[in-house]
Amino acid sequence: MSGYPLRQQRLYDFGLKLTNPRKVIINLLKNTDKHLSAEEIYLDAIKTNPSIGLTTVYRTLDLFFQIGMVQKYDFGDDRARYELTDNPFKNQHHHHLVCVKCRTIVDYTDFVNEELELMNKTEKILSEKYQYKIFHHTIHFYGVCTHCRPVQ
Amino acid sequence: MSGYPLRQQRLYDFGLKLTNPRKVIINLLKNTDKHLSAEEIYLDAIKTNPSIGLTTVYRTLDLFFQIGMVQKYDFGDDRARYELTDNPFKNQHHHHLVCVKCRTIVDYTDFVNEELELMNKTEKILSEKYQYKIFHHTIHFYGVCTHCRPVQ
DNA sequence: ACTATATTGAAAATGGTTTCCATTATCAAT
DNA sequence: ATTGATAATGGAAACCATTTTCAATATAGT
Repeated sequence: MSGYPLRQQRLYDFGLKLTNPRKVIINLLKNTDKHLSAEEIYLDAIKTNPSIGLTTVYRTLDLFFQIGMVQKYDFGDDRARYELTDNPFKNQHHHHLVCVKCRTIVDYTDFVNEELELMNKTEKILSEKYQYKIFHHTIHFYGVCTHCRPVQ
Repeated sequence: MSGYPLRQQRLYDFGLKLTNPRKVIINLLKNTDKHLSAEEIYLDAIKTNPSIGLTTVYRTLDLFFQIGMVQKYDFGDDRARYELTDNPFKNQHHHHLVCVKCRTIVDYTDFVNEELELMNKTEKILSEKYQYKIFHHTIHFYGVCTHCRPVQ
């Protein structure tokens, strides 16, 4: 029993200090179901603490990514997007469906168990065959949503 | 019967002109099994025609991507990488296994039929459920290769 | 509170990609 | 083959997400 919330404990476990910018960014990620970019996170963060700099946001996100606390994605719009690894707002395991026009991202969970099973099997074989230590995979579907395709 | 090679025909079909930089870039992509970046393509292209500019390489690759002739990927190393959609050097359908240290990319085809079947099924359901017109998907595995992990 | 040390913020640098624009090449019509 | 309308090109400069630099500040164990 440390008395610390889970995510703050995680910082301690890695010998990291619990600073205000880190708290602010954790809280903000905890309360969104979106895939925010560094700039979006920065603009949200300064509402809570106007002195937070964009540099710190980048550094903090990278740090969280390094310790596995956030996932970092590229959905093809020239900026990284982040989501908390264990987000109470989301289903634990999901993959992504991206509208290449409006950049809306749907977290889908359909067939996710089946997918996961196949991914695990594939991961095992690939690890052995190519001698890779695999730690992560992504599945992205790209398309155009109804809203961006009004006719038909 | 047009008399043109397939890929050149494709340019005509889209009302595009067959210029030297485009020919050079097509040929070079046809003869590699790698996932080249724009700069790598540029450095290769100027061996054939030194007057080709980097700008044109970017424009040409984007054009080819728009008409579906090349695939454009982000493997997390801060630059886009390209491969010909139908490359005689490669298995038609494959997915990617990326070493996050040395950035080697393995095209794997293991379980690709099983994967494809599941992807098609998933794609169908997602299309209907979320009303997306899906045209593309990616599966990336990320890990570290033996070479980058010498001990054990 | 004090101190060693990690962290921060602002400004400048970086680097892949895009834009601008004057020049040049392509190709359909002659 | 030549012409002319138009698309494509190349170089320089701009763009913009991200990183680096460095002096100032905050954190956490004592």
